[in-house]
Amino acid sequence: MRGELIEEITARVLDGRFPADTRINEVRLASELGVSRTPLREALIGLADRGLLVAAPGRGFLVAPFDPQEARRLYPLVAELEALALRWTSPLELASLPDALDRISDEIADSCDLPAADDRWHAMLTSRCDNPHLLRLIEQTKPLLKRYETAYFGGRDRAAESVAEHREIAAALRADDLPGASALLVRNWVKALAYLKGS
Amino acid sequence: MRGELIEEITARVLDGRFPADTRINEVRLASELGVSRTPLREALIGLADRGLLVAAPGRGFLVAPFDPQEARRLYPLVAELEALALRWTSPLELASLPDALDRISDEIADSCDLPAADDRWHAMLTSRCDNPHLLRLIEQTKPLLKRYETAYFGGRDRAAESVAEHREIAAALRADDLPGASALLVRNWVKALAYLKGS
DNA sequence: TACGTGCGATCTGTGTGCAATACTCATCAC
DNA sequence: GTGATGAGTATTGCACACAGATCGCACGTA
Repeated sequence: MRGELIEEITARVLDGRFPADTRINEVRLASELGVSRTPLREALIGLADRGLLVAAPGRGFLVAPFDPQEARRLYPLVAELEALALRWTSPLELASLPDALDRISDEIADSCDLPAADDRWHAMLTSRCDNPHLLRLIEQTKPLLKRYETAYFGGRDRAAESVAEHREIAAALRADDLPGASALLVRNWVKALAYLKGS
Repeated sequence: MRGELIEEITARVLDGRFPADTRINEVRLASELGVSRTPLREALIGLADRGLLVAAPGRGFLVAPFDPQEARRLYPLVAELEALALRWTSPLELASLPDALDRISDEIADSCDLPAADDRWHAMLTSRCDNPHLLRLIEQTKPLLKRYETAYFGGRDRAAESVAEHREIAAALRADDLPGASALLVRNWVKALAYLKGS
């Protein structure tokens, strides 16, 4: 049940139903979700560990503050972690990756939900890495970043640009140019950040 | 109180009082620590999030299995994370770092508790990085690694070797050779891993 | 003898209650 | 009018209680 609660609360934080700095009222939220305070608190603690909430001793849990400068820390971090995951993917797995990636890029063109499709592409990119701890760190960090993405992802159409960058990365991988792919990957994230900052 | 419980349980896992694959009996441990099950469970959940325990639905918490291959994943991971922290330390802060590092190296010579002194050196190395999320990931990952360190850190005297490597890293930083320092840092961790594997 | 089955004990997962602390708001002094 | 103070309320943090699930063991059967 913890897992479902974490998912639900994460969703509310990400889509803005729980704005930054909101104090979480445990009894109200518990009754709203139809559970008791005990499992709810356990979920809140998990979210605080991941940084999406902050625990204020004696005052409960707040939604983590919203700080544009934090995004400038998170985007490069996720970029480097993904690049690392790529470096730690075995050559055999790496060989099959570009095709799988481009297949997702093709789907993105048709998709309506761009951010979700983008997520799928990046998930595929790291999926072959055999370092589970690194993958855990990535999974823990991405939700923090996603909050800024959904907050700022407004008018501009970055989708086409992003797909093109993704294809470049896949091409670099196909050419066995891992450093090049890593560099392009970091650029992909940093350019996404640039769109945020402009907003 | 969660924090103290997490510390206490972490200590027990690290020094072997809770061996790998041990099932945690919540009622027994709670009475042993003089607390209720509620805060204890909260601490256990936190430890499971960090990977030191694993949560088995319906069966409670187990101490994470002990797998030498896991060490081969963790050491390079921490190495790369620390190198990243170094890259993301401002030049100004970086300038003052070598002296502070060598001061700790001097202390290590006198110290009896080598592993703790080694920890202090690495903590100093990353302390100036201004990316709190990266630092959080490092802090979360190191305890996992430390379990293997304490388990295998036996006869061989790696201390002198490690201090020498630390001084090399400080020297590289003094020469403004950040890539070199990063490479040495990764080697420092990998050599530590080599000692483990031999045991 | 080996294997499947059923029962009892144990433990986890969740719900509820209570004390301590933090917050709100009205009152009072300056 | 503004800031401090105190009582009342709300909320958290912890302890306890109960239901469901799991595990171990004995028994029965092939």
